[in-house]
Amino acid sequence: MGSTIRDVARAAGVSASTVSRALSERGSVSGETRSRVIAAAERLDYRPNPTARGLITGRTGNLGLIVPDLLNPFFADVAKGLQSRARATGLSVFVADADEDPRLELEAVQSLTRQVDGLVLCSPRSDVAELVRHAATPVVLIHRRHPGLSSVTADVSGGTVKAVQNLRALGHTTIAYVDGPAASWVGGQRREGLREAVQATGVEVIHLGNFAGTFDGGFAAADLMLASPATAVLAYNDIVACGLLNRLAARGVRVPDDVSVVGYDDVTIAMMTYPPLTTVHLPRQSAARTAVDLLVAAIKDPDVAPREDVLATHLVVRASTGVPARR
Amino acid sequence: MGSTIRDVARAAGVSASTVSRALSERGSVSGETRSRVIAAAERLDYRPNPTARGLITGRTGNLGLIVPDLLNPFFADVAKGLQSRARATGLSVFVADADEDPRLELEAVQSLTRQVDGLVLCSPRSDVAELVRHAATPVVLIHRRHPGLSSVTADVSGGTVKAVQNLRALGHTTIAYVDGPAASWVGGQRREGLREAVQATGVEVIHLGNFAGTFDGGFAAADLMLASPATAVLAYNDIVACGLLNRLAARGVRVPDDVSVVGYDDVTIAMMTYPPLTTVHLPRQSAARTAVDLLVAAIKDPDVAPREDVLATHLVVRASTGVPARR
DNA sequence: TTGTAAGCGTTATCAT
DNA sequence: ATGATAACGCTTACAA
Repeated sequence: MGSTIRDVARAAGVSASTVSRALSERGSVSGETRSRVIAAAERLDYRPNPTARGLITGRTGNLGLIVPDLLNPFFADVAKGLQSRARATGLSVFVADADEDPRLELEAVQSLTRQVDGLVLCSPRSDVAELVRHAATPVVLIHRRHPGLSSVTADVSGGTVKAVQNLRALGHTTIAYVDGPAASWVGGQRREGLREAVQATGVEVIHLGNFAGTFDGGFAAADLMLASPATAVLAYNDIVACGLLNRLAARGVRVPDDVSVVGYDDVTIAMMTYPPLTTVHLPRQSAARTAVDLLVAAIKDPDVAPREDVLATHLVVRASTGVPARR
Repeated sequence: MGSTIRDVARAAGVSASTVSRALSERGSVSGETRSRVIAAAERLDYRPNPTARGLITGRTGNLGLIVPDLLNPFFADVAKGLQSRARATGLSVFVADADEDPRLELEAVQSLTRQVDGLVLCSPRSDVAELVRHAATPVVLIHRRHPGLSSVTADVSGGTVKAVQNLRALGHTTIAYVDGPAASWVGGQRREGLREAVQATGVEVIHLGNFAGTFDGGFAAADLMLASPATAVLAYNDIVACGLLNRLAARGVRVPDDVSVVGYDDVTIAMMTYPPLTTVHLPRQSAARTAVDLLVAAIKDPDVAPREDVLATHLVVRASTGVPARR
C-alpha cells in the first residue's frame, strides 16, 4: 500500500488537513510549512488516493468514452485523440467498446457513469435520449446531434459536395453511390450532401443501395457499380472503398484509368491502398479534443448552454481519381 | 444524484448494513427481508457507488490497459478483447495510449495504478522492472516476458518457422527479411525463428535491415528487396507488408507471380490488401482474454505463482504467396 | 495559519 | 438475522 495523508502529516509534524491544503496549492499555508510538507510527501512518495478524494469532492478525474467498435480505425482515432487531450487536462479515460450493440451501450453508460465526471458518446447506435436518461454526468456527443446536448460533428454533407464537385471537374457526369446501413446518421448527412451536389453540379447520382459499412460491403457493391453507367463511385467510407478497390482489381478494372473511387473518413488505411485513396477527410482527433473541452466546460459549470460544434471537412485528392475513360 | 444505501434502508425499513448484506448476496439475510430490500432498491433505482465501495474493500472493479498505440490495429484488437472479457467478468477498463513514449507509459502506470485492481501492459516500450516498481497492483504482460511476472505471448518464432517452411515448400530458397525497430522484443523472437528455420529448411535468409514498423518502412524496404536475389519477402508485420505490396505494385512487380510476400500478425488489413496477404496469425483477442484471467487470478490471490502462457500461432495462406518466378 | 471534527457511501466488525 | 458503529483516505467547514 502507498502512504496516506496521515503518514505525510506525521512525517512533516503537521495535521492531515494542513497536508491537504499544502498539496492542493489552494488553502492558506505558510511557505515554510508547505515546503516541509512537500518534502515529506516526496520522501514518502505520497500520492493522493483518487478514490477517497472522489468520494468527498464528487470528482473522479475520469472521463468515459463509448464507441461502437475499437477495431474501426475511425473510432480508434477518436479514442486516441480523447486520450491525449484528457491526459493533458489531467484526466484518465475509461473506454468501452459496445460491439455495435445498443444494449451494451446502455450497459456501458450505467457502469461508467458513476466513475466518471463526464461521458463522450461516439456515434451511438441506440436512442440517445435513453442513454442520457441513465447518465448521471454531463454528456457530449461525437458524430451525432441531439437536442439539448453538446455535440461535435463534421460537415459531412459539405464534404460530399466537395467530392462531387471535384469529380465533376475531372469530367465525370454520372456517379455511383454506395450507401451504408440504412439507419446510419452519417448516411443521412451524406445523402443530403448528395442532393445538394446534384443541384449544384448537375451530375447524375446512381444509388447502388445499402451495404454493410465494411470491406465486404464494398466488395459486393463493385459488381453493381460496373454494371451501371457510372464512371466514378463514392463509397460510404474508406473501408468500403477498400473493398471496392479490391474487387475492381480482381476484375481487371484499372483505377483511376477505368473507374474513379472516392472514400470517406481519411483513415490511415486510405493512404495504404493501391492506388492511394482520394477521400473526404473527417477530423477525428480534433473532434475528440473539442469533445474533451466541451465536457470539461460542462463539468466546471453544469449550466453552460450546450454547444453544437461542426468541424470543417475537406477533400484529400490522392491517386484513385482521374479523368473518366472514354466510353 | 442517485439514491444511497440509506435511502434504500429507510424505504425498506431496515438498516444500511442489512441492505448491504441483502444486495451482496453474501451475508445472512432472511428471504423475506432480502426481497423487501431488493424491491426498495429497484424502486429507487439504487446502484452502489463503486467509489465508496472501493474505498473500503480496496477493490475498484477496474482493470487498466496500457498500449503503445491504439491506432495500430494489433493493439486495438487487444483492447477490444480485453474489454469484452473484462465486461463478462464484471470489470471496467481504463485504456491508456502511451503514444510509443516510455515516459508516458510510466505516467500511465502511476495515474492508473490506484484506480484499478490490476494492470495489463501490452508490448511495453520501457523497462518493465521500472514500470512494475511503480505499480501498486498485479501486472500481466502481453507480448513480452519478464522474470517473476505473468505474461501472455505468442509463439512468434514457431510462426516464423512455419512461414519459411511454407515458402520453401513453394520452391523459394532465398528469402528476404524486413526487420522492424532494433529494440523490439518480437523482433528478437522473429530473428530467433529465422535461425531455426534456416537450420531446418536450408533456405538462405537475406536481412534487409531495420525499418520502421510502418507502411513507410515497408515502402522503403521494397526497393532493397528487389535489388536482392530473394524471391520472397517476410515482413516485420502486416502494415510493413502492406507498404511493400504498395511499392511493388507501383514498380510493376506482380505479387505473387514475381515476388511472394508474407506478413505478420494477421490484422484486419491483411485481408484487405491486393492480393490478400499470407500472414502469420497471432492470437490477440484470446491473448487479451487470457491476460484478464491471469489478472483476475492474481487479484483473488496475490500469491499465485506467475504463469507464462505461450499461445500457438499459425500461418494463414492467402494470395500473396506462390511458386517463385523462374529467374 | 493551523488543527479538530465531520462526513462522503460503503462494508466489516461486533454486539444483540 | 439484524443493527450500531467504526473505518477506508480524503477534503472542508469551523474553531482556535
